[in-house]
Amino acid sequence: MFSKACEYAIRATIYIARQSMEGLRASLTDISHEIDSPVAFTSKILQQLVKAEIIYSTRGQTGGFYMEAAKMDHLSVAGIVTAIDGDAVYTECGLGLKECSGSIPCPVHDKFVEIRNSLKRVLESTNVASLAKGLKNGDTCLKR
Amino acid sequence: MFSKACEYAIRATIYIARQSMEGLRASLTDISHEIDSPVAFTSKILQQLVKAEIIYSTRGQTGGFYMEAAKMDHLSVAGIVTAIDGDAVYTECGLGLKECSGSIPCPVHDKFVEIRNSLKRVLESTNVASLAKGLKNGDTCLKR
DNA sequence: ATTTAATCGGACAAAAATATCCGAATAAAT
DNA sequence: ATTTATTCGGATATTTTTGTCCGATTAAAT
Ligand code: SF4
Ligand code: SF4
Repeated sequence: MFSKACEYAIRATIYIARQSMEGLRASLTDISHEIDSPVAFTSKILQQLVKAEIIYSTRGQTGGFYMEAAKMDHLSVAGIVTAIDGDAVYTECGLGLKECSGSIPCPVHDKFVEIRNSLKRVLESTNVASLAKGLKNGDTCLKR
Repeated sequence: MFSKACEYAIRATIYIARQSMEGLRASLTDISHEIDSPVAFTSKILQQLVKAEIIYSTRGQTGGFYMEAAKMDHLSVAGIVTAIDGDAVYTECGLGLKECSGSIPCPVHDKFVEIRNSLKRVLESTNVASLAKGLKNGDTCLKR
């Protein structure tokens, strides 16, 4: 469904959001440990998220990653996915054909339009703040 | 969503089904040309489909790939996907966590169960025969 | 029997995704 | 000023996926 990079990005963002809710910054090692991901690779992904302005960072001692409260409320999972994997999940097709304008679709077109739409709807209607809250309450978990 | 291998497998199977409907065998070069896929790679995938007994093959001159009429009616797209990509699409999770038994799920669990179920339902309810008929009528297309 | 046209199977190659290493830059604490 | 703890950025390595090559095998046609 998603690339590994994107999965890490989603999990990391949720964790950072939780920490930011309590006014804390999350360090790279912290995040990697908490979401059980390779440290150096996670670093690259966090940099992408910073560039996309989904999260923010400060360097130096006591530095780390954090998120604005407003972002948590407005950012959907779809936003993270788009930043890392692009919009292929929503536009890509069941049979991987290019340039199918719909006039002569591939045989599974109608079926997949249905699936893609429900996927998009779900991802867009789920914001990071609500996921972070579930995590904070211990209802949900980011590793194992 | 699916691997390239799986996409080729689905397209190839649909084309082979169409040919078999008219009592014709499809050769490797024929198939590759028709579904616009790399010949040698397609060969490997067809071998996998033969091993999985989704299609059948005969060697030698006038040989090629074909499909039993009964298979077309009973085989779903899901069957092809399972043969090539395994059941990861149905069991795999939004955040790529392993062994999440549901007692303490990841934050997106509920959302993804919904998506996976609709995906599975669609793939299982679509049989190869119906897709091949659309192709035969010119309503659908396997390349470009 | 020989030629011809097809699949099969193993080794190899290229590309993409995933992951690692390390020095530079930054900023707080000492 | 120096040390310490952090992110940043570039180069490199590993693994997986995708793709190629070619000889062996098979079976029909000549
Ligand atoms: S016809 Fe539809 S499902 Fe098929 S490749 Fe095109 S857009 Fe995708
Ligand atoms: S909790 Fe659910 S969605 Fe999350 S990793 Fe586990 S099975 Fe997948």
